[in-house]
Amino acid sequence: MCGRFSLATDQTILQEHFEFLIHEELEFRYNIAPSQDILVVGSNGVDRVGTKMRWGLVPPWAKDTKIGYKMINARAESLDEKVSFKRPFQSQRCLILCDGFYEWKKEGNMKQPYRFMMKNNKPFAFAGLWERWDKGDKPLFTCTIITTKSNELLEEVHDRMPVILPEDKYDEWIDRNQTNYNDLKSLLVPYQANLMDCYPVSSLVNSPKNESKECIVNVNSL
DNA sequence: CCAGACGTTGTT
DNA sequence: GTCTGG
DNA sequence: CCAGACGTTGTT
DNA sequence: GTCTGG
Repeated sequence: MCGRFSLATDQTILQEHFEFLIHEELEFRYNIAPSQDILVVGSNGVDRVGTKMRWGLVPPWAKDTKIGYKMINARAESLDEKVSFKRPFQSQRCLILCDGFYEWKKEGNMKQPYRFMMKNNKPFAFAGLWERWDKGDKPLFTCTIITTKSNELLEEVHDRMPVILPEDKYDEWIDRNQTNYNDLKSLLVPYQANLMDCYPVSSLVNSPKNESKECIVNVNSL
């Protein structure tokens, strides 16, 4: 699954890679946790546009936002069946930008965190969905990360992994005119394991309070 | 029709 | 709001 | 995901 | 154990 990640890449590099417009300042994040604002890229019909949204999807009918804590991931296999995800899947798809994500592996009594990233160290995109909630003082935009079964690399740690989209699928995924949902679902597959890598990191990352660069350091190389 | 749920993961 | 279950 | 809280009343 | 908060 995916419950923690990083985005500590220069904004200029992100904009070169993802080619999106944005009207906000981005900051380096080493330990992003659910309920926090994350960088989402969608389409306005012409351009790709980046905005920040709260991680943890809150459906429009929810009385309060607590439900968002449980909606940080959405299973790819059942997107079009689940009431809360069906509409977002049909019309509110987005990219969620990232440059590494954390998974915890049980090793005896210990839980060892690992960071997964691309071998080429480039930023990448999770397949995501967003939603708008209007029962508060002002509109609240929230989002979720889609998961699928793990590839050979992730399998060592978990049986689920976030869906990572290849560059050449970005536009199809966020295209509001794409209504071939079978085609869209065919994008939601495990990412090629041989393009990815991982390494153990400090248990500093366990606490969302720790937001230092140490979170992304390979403890084997210390 | 109305009532009640609406979610994922991991662990037992 | 919308879907499933009864 | 992990960490940390988990409660009410009445009095100061 | 289960929920909320980050």
